[in-house]
Amino acid sequence: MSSGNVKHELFAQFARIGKVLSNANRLEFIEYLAQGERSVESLAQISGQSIANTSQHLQQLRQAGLVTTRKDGQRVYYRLSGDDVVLLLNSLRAVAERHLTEVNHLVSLYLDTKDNLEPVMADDLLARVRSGEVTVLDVRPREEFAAGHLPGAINIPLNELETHLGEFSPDQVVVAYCRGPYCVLSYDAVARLRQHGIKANRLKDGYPEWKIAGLPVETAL
Amino acid sequence: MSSGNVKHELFAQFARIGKVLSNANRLEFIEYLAQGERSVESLAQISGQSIANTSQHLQQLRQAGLVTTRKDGQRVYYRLSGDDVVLLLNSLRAVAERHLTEVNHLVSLYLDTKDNLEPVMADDLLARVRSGEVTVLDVRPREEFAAGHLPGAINIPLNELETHLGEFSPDQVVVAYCRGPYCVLSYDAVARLRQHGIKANRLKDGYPEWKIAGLPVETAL
DNA sequence: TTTGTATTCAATTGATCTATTGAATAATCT
DNA sequence: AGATTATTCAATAGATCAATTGAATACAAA
Repeated sequence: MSSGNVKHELFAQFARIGKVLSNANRLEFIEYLAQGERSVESLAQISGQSIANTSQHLQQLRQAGLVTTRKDGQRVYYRLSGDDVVLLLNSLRAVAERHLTEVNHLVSLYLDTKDNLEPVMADDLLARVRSGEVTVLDVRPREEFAAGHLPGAINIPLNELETHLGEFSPDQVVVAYCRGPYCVLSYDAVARLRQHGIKANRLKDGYPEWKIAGLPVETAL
Repeated sequence: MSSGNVKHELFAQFARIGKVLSNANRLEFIEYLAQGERSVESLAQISGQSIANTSQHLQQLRQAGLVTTRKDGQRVYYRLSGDDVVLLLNSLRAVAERHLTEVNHLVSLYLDTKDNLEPVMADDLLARVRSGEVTVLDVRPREEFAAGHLPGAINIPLNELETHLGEFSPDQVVVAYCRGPYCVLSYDAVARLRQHGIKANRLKDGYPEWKIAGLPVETAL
């Protein structure tokens, strides 16, 4: 094999990974899978895609080596093949954030409101959690919370937050988190909590980043 | 704007970056640009692509924010817009590598030969360079060497290596490097040097990684 | 075995991407 | 000014991709 061919073949292989990252739906699947493993049906439901479509995207992810499968009974469960996939997605985000003004525009338009711009850092939070200063709020769906969450966190899925607002007191300091640095759930949660006079902030990153950093996590039995 | 729309729009922006990484030629351009800025013509020449094609790919890279341009006279020079682009490419490589070794043995066989080449780590090399133990060999084209190289390195482009073999003594220890962790130039160089009885090893990463790590570099006047 | 469920496969349509070609623009040189 | 060079634009054909639909497979429960 000539050197030129090897080089081209290598870049072609790298490009295959890039191709798999070139579709918004697939990136969304990756973010869901970063929370924990999921069945095809479950992914189809949460993403709003058809089953067949979901299956095809997942197979592309598998062929590129980003996910692996496990069969249990009649279900097929997909999961990320390694932490490096989360790191890759975050690297993609970092470049997008820095260079695509549209991203910053979107974020600032809908999400940031400047006050929110003081996200809590992970190691900072850990100390405050241990001293009981703050309430950690996980606004992801129950399924994802069960698969793993921050120690001591309480789980109120975003769409149920309104009915639980009475349970917070104005003295409490709440730190909300969800799936990742750009996950919209925690932005919404912080906004609603503040509307009701509750001191709330966002954790800068989400559960996958916390876990990859080697910080302690809890899982439901 | 609804929360779902924002989310989808954000992923669509991230996917734009992915799309730009989905073509082998563009990845190759990124690797060339990681060595230093280059004109369109120069990139077309080294990549073997047509000028028009090169220009179009570069514009896609620019629209995605991965590169910026500088006009000097009648030439347009392209350069990477930041170190995070190199980190992104390396993150892509890392994921691909894990999968490649499982799937594509042809490529991994040619490159790996891990037992033979056992690459030298960057910080390891720095100490040995300073004590004069090793000769550092840069096998990239002169153009890229001039744009920046490891301190004290000598430049012999790979295709000229044969004619300079006599200048190495069997006592010398040579560490060769080129454009990055998967750059084939240094693999070939080490193989040829060893064929002639010269002790040679590969630097694990290439010049861009060295530079990003904050290690010292030299540039030609 | 029959029935039902979860997932995958196959075929289709419309859209997008790549590479090529030749012309258009812009800056430099004579 | 006219000619030359470097780069970009525009139009094209062939290839690939996304989403839809309906059928096929594999497993489990009745």
